[in-house]
Amino acid sequence: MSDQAEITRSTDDSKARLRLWLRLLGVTRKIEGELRDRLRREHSTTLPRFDVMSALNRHRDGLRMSELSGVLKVSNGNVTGIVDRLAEEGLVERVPVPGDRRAMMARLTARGQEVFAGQAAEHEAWIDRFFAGMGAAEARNMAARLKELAEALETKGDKG
Amino acid sequence: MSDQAEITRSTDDSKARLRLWLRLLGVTRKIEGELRDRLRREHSTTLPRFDVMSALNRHRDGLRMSELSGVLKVSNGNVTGIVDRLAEEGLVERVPVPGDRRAMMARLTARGQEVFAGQAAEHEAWIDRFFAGMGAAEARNMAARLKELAEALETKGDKG
DNA sequence: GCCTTATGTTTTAATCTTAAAATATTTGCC
DNA sequence: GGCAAATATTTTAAGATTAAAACATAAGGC
Repeated sequence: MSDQAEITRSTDDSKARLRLWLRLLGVTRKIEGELRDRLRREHSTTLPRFDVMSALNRHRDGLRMSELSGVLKVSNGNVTGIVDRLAEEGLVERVPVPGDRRAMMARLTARGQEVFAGQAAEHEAWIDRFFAGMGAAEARNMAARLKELAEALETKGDKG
Repeated sequence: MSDQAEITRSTDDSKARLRLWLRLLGVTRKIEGELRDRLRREHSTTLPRFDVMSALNRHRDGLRMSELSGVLKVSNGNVTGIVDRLAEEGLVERVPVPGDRRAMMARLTARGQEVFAGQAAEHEAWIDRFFAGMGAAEARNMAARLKELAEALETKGDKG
């Protein structure tokens, strides 16, 4: 392959990757928009609130505030506000961490678990429907490739 | 296949699709976070501002405010504020649309084009690096599947 | 020409989001 | 024990985001 051909190929690959990223972003925004609309209309809640409750539902013993922000990939200060509002409504409670008075665990209340269960069932059905055109094998395959990508991104985080 | 087996398979498929969605969301957030950090540190700008300028860069004649919000999949009011700030800095200008005094076109100024060119070159290099572990054929394949998904979501938008 | 309805944008109020500063506590060193 | 550095959270200020209301103009019926 000539030097020129190498450069050409490389540029084309770069364009292909950029297009993939734009497509990833577009699909994600579209689905997030749909979910937001439906959560608002049918459950009077928001996507960030649902995300927080979902994370806490997967961790029944609760999560520290910093773990919560890590899982959701949002800032620390961000979850403070969302948990504040969920706590005001009695869906989430803050529990002190024994042995570390700086830290707080957030966890779902009994009522929070009930409310979330109703939202989650519908959420799963919506997602199933959005991805209905994609076979299960295809979905598993794409998820596996994205997982590889996520892992590569993690290890690259050091320097970039 | 027994009814029970069908139900089991169907539930597993549903879980696979949900996992794909969570993976899609996770990867997208991770990359967005990286881009935000780099745009802030190296170009003193934000991801929403970059997105607006990028859309305007692809449409040199400008875009109506509503077209801009449609392309970016954000609300109308949202782009008003971002364009306001970009216009204050002389990177974007609002141009009246002949024949429709309600509408406004937003477009990059000459300086906006220069500033964006510098940001875009780096942005493309970052993306290329994030996706480096993925071959070009694989990237094209995934982009094609996501495009199908996006089209299915569009046509479903009617009722959902 | 009017009047209703539709369309394009901005404004408003509330929530979300971030980065950075502030606060509180813990840990390690001496 | 005391003090510096590290860690966990909240607060703050600015920007981003949405849905809904307000505003301005356009289009179509009569």
